[in-house]
Amino acid sequence: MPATIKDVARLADCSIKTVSRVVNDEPYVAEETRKKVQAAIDALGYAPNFSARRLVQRKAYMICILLHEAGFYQSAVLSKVMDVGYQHDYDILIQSYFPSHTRSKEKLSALINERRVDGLVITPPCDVDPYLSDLLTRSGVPYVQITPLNRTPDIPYVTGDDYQGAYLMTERLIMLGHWRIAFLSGPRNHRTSIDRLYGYKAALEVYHLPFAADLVLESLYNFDGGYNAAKLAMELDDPPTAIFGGNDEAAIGALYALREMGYMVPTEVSVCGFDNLAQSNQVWPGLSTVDHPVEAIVERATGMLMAILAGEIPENQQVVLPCRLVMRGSTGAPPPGR
Amino acid sequence: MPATIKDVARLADCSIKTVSRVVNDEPYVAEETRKKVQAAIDALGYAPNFSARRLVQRKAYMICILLHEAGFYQSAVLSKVMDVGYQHDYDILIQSYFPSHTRSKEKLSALINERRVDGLVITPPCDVDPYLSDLLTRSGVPYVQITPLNRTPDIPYVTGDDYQGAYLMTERLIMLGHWRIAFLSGPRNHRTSIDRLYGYKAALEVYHLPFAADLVLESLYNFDGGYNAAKLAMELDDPPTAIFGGNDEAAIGALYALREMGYMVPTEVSVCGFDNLAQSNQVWPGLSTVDHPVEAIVERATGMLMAILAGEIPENQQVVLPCRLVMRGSTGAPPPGR
DNA sequence: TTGTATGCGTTATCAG
DNA sequence: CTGATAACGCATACAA
Repeated sequence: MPATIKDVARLADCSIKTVSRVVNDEPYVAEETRKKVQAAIDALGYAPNFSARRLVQRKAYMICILLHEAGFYQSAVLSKVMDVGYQHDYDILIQSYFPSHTRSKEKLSALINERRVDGLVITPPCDVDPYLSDLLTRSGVPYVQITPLNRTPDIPYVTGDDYQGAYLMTERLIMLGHWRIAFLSGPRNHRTSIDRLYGYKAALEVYHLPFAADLVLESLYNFDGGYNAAKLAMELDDPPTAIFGGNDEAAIGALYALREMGYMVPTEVSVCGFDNLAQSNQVWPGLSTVDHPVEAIVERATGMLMAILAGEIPENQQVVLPCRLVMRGSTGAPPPGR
Repeated sequence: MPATIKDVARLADCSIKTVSRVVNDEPYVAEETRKKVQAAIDALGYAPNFSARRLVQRKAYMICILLHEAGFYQSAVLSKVMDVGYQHDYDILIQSYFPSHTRSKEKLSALINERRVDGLVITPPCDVDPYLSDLLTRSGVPYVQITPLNRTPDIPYVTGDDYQGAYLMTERLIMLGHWRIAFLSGPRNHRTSIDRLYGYKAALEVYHLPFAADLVLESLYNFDGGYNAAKLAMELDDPPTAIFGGNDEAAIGALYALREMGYMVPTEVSVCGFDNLAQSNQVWPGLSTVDHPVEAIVERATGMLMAILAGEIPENQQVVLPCRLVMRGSTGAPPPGR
């Protein structure tokens, strides 16, 4: 049985309140008393019971990070979230959430209603679930979205500048000499996906290149989708000289498809992606991509959540961070004849 | 202010004990009373305060999963842990742990001493840190290791059969006609790494192939290590016709290096790995590998922890699960001349 | 079948 | 500076 505050008080011959003061570094305690108490604490190996503290302070000292499934992106998010949890005195609870999964809903609403967490960080694609946002706003728990698929006024979020990133990359491809550039798109009802598509379109327009609808292919933003889309693209009458994957996973699928079809990258076809996942650098010949600053996003988002939990009201609750190009071996000039 | 058990009792016109009975599905409560209480609960939107319950029951209802860093492997682990956590009524806390990092140690010992978690799941390479194991055993918190780098008697763990997996793969390579097989090894002081090396050696021996020390190269079990090791291997006077990466990351690095050097895989050189990470299937031409059953391991381990927490004593606390081959495009017969 | 009283280990109040 | 005492919200013997 671990020692309690009473045991310490008895040993140090003082009241429990005094012990409490020492433990919490409160002022108004004589240096001598403090030493005496500290000695008792050490002797007994005392550590405060967190549940008791939580109860009386009506705080869980815990934030929840909501994940849909474990993937490459999620793992990047997690590594940073853990870092941030260190710095503040919050523990981090992970919870999976699958929309339209009854048990999942129950679990989450229990989590919130039973006040087991003080706030949440929402990762995509959880933000698009209406049940969830309803639950969240109704309960009044503070939360911040990371890279939301859709943005909502009044809801704090931190994300990357999808439009700008896609514009930059498209522009770069154009500079390299490409004018038939395929774009592997994601879900049409997601802001993130739409923004990237618009960035692509905008660059074409600025450089007076025609927009061809058949060069925009649905990829679902995953490996298989990118694989299939790339195959379709190359079977067009006038195939593209460059394939811009709306995200890295799709681009890596495209790379695989091209390899399978016997195309050389980048000499025959250029490929690039978006996100800068760790694996994009481990796939031959190195995927050129747009760096989506996950780490910075997570850091900013959790920081914002902490601030809100501390009662502050951040002046800017809707943050969009710039993206930057990361050019590697998968892009180059189009073949001479084109 | 959320409703408490008292509010419900008042509204339902009964004692708090009766409410408690209804909430916890205890017997001995008249059907009529139950309905009345349930109605009050719904009306008030009552949910029990978890901190209070934790305090009085002296249980945290929480398990901690300890990670060193977030990667592909970790994210697979997490996803399964979340699944299992669902089924039992435990919340899952993630905590990063970096050996020899003071703050990290403090954080973790506070977590344990303040009884914020009932048990832990330890992932590699955390298990090799002496401070950690000391802390753990001294505090008496139950824990289970996943794929420990080193095994310790009396400490519950679940892992894959590294020796058997490596044996199987080496045997397969031999069957394909290879006899100069390089092995990319990992840290020499880790059981997992040693077992894989031994499995490789054993297969060579059984099939009467000479063991060549220069074909065992240190890879650190990561991409860069595999990359460098593969380059060294191919610069040998008598280069290998197959490279067996001790894990997938190293194998993927090797694949990249070979590609860079202009070797064709698998026609000139075969490559295979160990782990069956998700990305091993996304890299051209598909990495042949040994499936390390992460999901099953995690499921078994978490289940074991739950059982221990429930007071049971699993008869078998040291579980080794079999591995199986997953052959893909990166392996084939050696070139005719060899 | 139901209710009462007590305690879990803290922090917070307010008087010394 | 210090300490007695009251919450916090729930579970749990023990009665009724």
